[in-house]
Amino acid sequence: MEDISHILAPLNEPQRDAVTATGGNRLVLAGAGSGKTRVLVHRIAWLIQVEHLAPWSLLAVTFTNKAAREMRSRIEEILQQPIGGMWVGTFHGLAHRFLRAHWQDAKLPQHFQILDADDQLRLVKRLLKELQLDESRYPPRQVMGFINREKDEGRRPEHLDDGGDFYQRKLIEVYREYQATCERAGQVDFADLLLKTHELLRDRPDIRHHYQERFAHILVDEFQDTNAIQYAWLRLLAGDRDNLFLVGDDDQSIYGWRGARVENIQSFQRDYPNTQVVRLEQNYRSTGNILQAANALIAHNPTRLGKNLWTQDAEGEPILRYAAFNEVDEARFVVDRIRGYVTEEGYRRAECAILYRTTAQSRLFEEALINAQIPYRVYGGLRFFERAEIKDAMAYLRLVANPDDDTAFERAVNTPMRGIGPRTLENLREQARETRVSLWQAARDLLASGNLPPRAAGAIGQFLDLIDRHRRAAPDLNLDGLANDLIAAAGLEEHYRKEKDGKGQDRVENLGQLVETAGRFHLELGDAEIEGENDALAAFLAHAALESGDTQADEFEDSVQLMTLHSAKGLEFPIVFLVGVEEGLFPHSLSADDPHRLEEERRLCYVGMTRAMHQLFVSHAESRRFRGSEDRPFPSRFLREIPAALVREVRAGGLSRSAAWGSAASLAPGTRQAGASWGAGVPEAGQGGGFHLGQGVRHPKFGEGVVLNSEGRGAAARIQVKFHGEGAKWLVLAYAKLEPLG
DNA sequence: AACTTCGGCTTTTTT
DNA sequence: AGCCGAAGTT
Repeated sequence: MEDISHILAPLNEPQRDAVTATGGNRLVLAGAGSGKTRVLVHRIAWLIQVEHLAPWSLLAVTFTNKAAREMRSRIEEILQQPIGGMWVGTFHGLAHRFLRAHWQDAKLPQHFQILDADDQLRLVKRLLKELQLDESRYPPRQVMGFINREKDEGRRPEHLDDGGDFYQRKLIEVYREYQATCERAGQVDFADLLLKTHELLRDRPDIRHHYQERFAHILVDEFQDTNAIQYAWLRLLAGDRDNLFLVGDDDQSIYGWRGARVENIQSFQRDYPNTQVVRLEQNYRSTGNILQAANALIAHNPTRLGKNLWTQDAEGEPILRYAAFNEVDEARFVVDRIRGYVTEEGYRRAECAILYRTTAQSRLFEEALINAQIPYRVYGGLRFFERAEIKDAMAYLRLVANPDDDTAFERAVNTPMRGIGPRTLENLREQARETRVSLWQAARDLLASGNLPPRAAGAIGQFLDLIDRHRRAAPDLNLDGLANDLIAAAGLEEHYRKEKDGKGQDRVENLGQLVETAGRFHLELGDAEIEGENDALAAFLAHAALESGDTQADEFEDSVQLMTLHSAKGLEFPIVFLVGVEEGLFPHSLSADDPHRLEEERRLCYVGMTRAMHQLFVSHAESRRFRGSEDRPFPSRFLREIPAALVREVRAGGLSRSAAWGSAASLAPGTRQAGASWGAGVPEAGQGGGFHLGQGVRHPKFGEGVVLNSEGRGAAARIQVKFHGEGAKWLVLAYAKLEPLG
């Protein structure tokens, strides 16, 4: 008998029950901080090391790439070996893998591509125009939402009934046209990945049986976030093997807006009556006070399965509540407190997290942190592959992989401007529409027909040639070589270099980074399941769409963590600041009226609170600048739902406004040590020559101004200065001869 | 065809 | 406040 204590010893009774379960389905209702991931990981270790199952017979699925990475590394850690053939990934990632393997069965071109949300929106807009539907009556975002919602529920256009409603009929028409366009171009959107996978499993018993036999166990994380298709997909994969191991928490369901159905938890128990339910209610994360407060809050939700977390931990500190004067004061308060924890109580910066409802809120805190010279890191927000310049470059790569990619064609054809304007493009579109071919093919046809004005013909000829040339060269090049050549030949770098809005330099740097990323990706590809050179490009494009670059693995500096509540799920921090807890913002005004959405907002608040281990702060501003105008929001109803006995009101103690600013401003320029490092994307203090936000400066040419912003590091460090009469300019610190004033 | 200006609208969250 | 599309100007 081998030693299995490493698997069982760290577990409590119910956790052990779940991990060692035999026969039948398991539903693990795991409260926040109750060791959910641990149970999943140990379950897998149990199956492999005790039941001696082969890794390839296991399937583990999560929702976010982050969670998938975490699970993968923890599995490898406990097994002390690579996960081998185990399928561990997100629903979308696994579906993609499946469709790549079965592209013929799914009636997809071998190099089908993935449409991300931005591509999707552009496509919808284009179709609305083609169908002559007014964007004000058919807001593209809502039309897109309609399409996605239907797909998430597993409905194709032909399943839909307009019920005699004109508007509905039009929506269905757009959906149908949208789908046809995607198919013509060999493109698949996020929802399609799941839907097509489901359809294939449903319609092909042979394939279904193959996978049903292969997977001895199917483990699902965050089951409460599954949508209709994902659930149906799991059922097909499981067949009647009763091999499902689902972990979830109805109180942490926060993705209803993208089709997630908490009800799947109940449906599951109905659909599989032989399911054993395990409840994990002991919390190992938070103090008693934090837990009590969170429990009290979530108790206000009428529709829940019911569960009460408890802890052996001490009560701990009360929750601290701060009523800020305005949003700037709120940020200042938070940063002061963080400074206190770090300098006086020995916390690392990375142990402090600022959680907010909307991404837009991050800026205030970033500014305050920059000002205080505290390194920070923002999660989420604009991801690498979503940046305009990266999408531009990717459009060229996509065309090389598949010239029929209309979305990419539209984007690349006149970026940078090469004289193919709206008029010419309209010509192409019409030709494409009439002959039912891609824009690429239409361009070739039109060019061959000689029916183009000479100027347009020349420009188009060059563009087609550019792509063709690289298509031929691609097989002999590494990804980075291809990307590099393409960016240069397309003139993208030059285009951005000349851009004068101050962002140009950044964009050029990002293009450089894209080439690097491509190179690294190519290297890492070695062990993956890629056959020919051609597939490297396809894999890279898929990677860009599916992971959108949230890795940012570089920044390992100890830094304060900033993120939305959604991206905080699954994480924990000793010190948590839950900010902007105001009516209108949290709960968000778009959700406050609908009871279901309100419940989801409350769950989001619950998620946020339960991230905290030692100390939880909640703050709200009495006045907030929002979209230009001034707002006087009420404190959130959620604050009232936390028992007063657990909360202590704080005033901005100790550090007054002037003291907080003084600490940065009182140092004479130049005397600051380089060791006092700045936040991510901010110049080193030594490099900065002692500039900080709000500081007066003099420039030989532009005169006097005030520092507004800064970004980049080292030689790339730049600051934005508002000059009197001149407006704001971005200046490269290394070159600009700036003189500090005051 | 390219560039400028103006006005409306927006963002809740992510694969 | 900032972004995008529409309309107007060169």
